[in-house]
Amino acid sequence: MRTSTKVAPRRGRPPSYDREVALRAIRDVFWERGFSATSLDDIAAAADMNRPSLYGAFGDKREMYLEALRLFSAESGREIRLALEAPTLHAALVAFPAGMIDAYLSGEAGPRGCLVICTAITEATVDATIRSAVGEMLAAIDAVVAARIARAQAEGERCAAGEPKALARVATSVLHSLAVRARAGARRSELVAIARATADLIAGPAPSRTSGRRKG
Amino acid sequence: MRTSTKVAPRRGRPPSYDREVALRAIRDVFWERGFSATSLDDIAAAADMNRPSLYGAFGDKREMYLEALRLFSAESGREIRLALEAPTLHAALVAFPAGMIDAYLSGEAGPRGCLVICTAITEATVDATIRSAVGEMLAAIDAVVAARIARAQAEGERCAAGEPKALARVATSVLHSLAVRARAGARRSELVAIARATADLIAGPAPSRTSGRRKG
DNA sequence: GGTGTTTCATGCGCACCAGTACAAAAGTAG
DNA sequence: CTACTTTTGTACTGGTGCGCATGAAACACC
Repeated sequence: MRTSTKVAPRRGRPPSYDREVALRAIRDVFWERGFSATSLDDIAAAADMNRPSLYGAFGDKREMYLEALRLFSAESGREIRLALEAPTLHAALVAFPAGMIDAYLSGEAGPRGCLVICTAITEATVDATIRSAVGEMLAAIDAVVAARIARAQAEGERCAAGEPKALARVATSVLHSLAVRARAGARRSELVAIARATADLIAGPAPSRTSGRRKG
Repeated sequence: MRTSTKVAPRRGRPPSYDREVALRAIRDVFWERGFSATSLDDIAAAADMNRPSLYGAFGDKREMYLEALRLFSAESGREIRLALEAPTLHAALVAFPAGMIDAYLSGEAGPRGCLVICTAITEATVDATIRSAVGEMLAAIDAVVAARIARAQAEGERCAAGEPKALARVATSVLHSLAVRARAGARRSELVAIARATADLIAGPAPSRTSGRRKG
């Protein structure tokens, strides 16, 4: 509090791991295999830590998973909010899935989809904490998209009629499906096309395209 | 072939289980807990069979799961095709999610979502057979919905502009999300509202509603 | 250099898990 | 009633899981 908490010369042996780096590695293993199919040996190997260090740093397997979920959610949320700042509603509705599609298709051993939708949802029936965490994460995205749509409507941008909340949930629903489809092996072009079709439905057809037929 | 295969008086001790009933029970356990978190003891208890009988009837755990997937997919497909026969496109687009929402919210210990989307997708990164099975099941639904939309467009029903395939994928994408949201704890009213908003976007606003404003 | 503190590495213990062997049970065929 | 066939129930085995105990190692403080 009073003195500088700057370098904080810890007392004992310094940890050989970087907690943040390790957490990312842990997130990646869970992302790849899901919660139940991931063993502590898998985690230890991925994080390059031994089990006692893992327990000291993160707690048990379930706590590791919850923290990985929070990391994923925080980073995804940042990216989505950024993409939604696109100038037009249509651009925003294309950009925010586009950013996530990159993540959904990433992975050394093939596309992984979304950590929340493709792995946490499986545990949601059994684990109430995970279930409510998933619910809150989905609701958070719903909210920011709804806000963007409400702004577009308020500013007179081209936008389908209807409550922003309902329209936003259609947009985020499609995002959820992109995660599922990516993990099931869909090609990028298909994912992009679906996102685009959704943007067309909500914000009107794309402004600067040769196929830009105004609907009659 | 030649003689009646009717009663087929089997030779040894008759099985004490009904294979179809057991398969449904097995499907339900997998549906509840997912593949990896379900043990053979869980399955044996649910099916009221002992392990040797399970292996004799279904093979190993993975084959049981694949057969449960096929059962789920076949029954869901039947229900979806039936719902799509509704007279108007809008009614069809509301009815086909409505039928699935009932299934997604079913379950003794809370809503379970969709067996394919909420449990099989988790294994898709590791198991190529499951991954391709999921892909085919999603594609099958995409196809029937696309056919329904194409028919509507051909018959001059009110429908958004765009390729039927693309519009259908938006509709099925929302269905996927309904499964996810249900398992995450969303209320029925929310799911229904999302399905309705999607139908409004694709097939125009509901025919008999006061809020029927066309977009400008 | 000695002392205290924190982390590391190995390995243990108990439980669970998937799949199977084996003998008893419950039928049919003669 | 006897021989044969198929299923059932129990128990076993090899393997794996998670979480932790224990001693060695690496640092700060004096």
